[in-house]
Amino acid sequence: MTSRQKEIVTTSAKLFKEKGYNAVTMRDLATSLNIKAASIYNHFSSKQEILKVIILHIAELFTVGMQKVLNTNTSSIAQLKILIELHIDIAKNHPNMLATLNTDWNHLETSLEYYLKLRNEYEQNFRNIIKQGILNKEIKPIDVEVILFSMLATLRNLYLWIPKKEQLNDQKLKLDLIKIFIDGIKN
Amino acid sequence: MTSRQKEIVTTSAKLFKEKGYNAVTMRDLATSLNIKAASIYNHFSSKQEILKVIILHIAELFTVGMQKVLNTNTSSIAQLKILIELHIDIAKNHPNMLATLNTDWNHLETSLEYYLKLRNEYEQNFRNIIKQGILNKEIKPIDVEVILFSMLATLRNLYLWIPKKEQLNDQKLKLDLIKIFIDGIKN
DNA sequence: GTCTATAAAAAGATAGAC
DNA sequence: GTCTATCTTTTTATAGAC
Repeated sequence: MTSRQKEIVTTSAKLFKEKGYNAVTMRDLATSLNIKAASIYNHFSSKQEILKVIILHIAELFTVGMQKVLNTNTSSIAQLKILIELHIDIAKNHPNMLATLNTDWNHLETSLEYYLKLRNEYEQNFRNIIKQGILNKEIKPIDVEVILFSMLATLRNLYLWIPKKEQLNDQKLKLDLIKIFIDGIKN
Repeated sequence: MTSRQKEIVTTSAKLFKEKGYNAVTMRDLATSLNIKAASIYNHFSSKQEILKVIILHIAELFTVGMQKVLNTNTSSIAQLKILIELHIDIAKNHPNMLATLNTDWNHLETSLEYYLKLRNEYEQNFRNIIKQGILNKEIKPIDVEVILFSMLATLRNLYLWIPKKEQLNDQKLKLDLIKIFIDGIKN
């Protein structure tokens, strides 16, 4: 990717987050870049191509992060803690691209299947870590699917809160999420 | 609302959930209703008007539910349990309209401010229940905002999982969510 | 209440000059 | 690499017949 392409991707992600993929026109995009719509086609063949770059980049960050976790060979609880950290890092470093993935993945055309494959594999790995934790008796025997979705729903939506809470320190956020999910909120 | 209007709203919510508000055209909508696009305008003045009806209806269900909770005058933990139940009920009974609220609220034009007012009030009430619980020592002194967003992120996204898990009994789901958030997952 | 026909605007994308 | 000009298609919405 050229630096101009990166610039277009960054600006697109920002606009896609604000208004959604379909509500952002090539003219909107061009205006933000201080060029004309036609000029964008010198860098990307279509609007869809820009969406694809954004979503697959983030999806692959999650895939790579999960592989690292699986290579650690530590306890299930320790692996879940690393995954919490992974989601915080991505939400902090790529909030606009992550938002685009979260809200506009269903507008992917040619790469939809590949994206769904990565997402399903990620979820399956996350699920297996929880299952293993229950087998080990590290984790209470609660329904695996309910644990999985409550954790993923929270982690996947972190980008909505992180920018609003500037004072929220990453390390503290991580520790608080661990407290909530691992230890519960009851005193 | 006439029965035809209800029919249009129901069908719209289904399509909006599948493809998103902006990706659904009046022709798509008409085709699903077995009529022509122009005929819809005999029942609603615009596509935007349909979105407004869907979103405000669900937002008001949450507002009414919260008012009932606030009138109970029980412990904070008990109030949180009723709120978990409220979200499950709405997700179960109105999955398509809830999905539309969740993903397309930002496409509201004239009623955006009113919607945001209801949402902010709901969040503020939810926050106050958690704060009170911490003051009472019912709840651990974790950051209020982190508890709030982890619970809301999970509850607001229930509609994504509930239809996939037909075997998932409502009462069991409620109990599992209570276990996770109130007691934690650690054994 | 639904239809056909059509207006009016907006959007993705291309051609070719500079 | 960006521009102007323009094509083509799509979309929301209206007018008026039935």
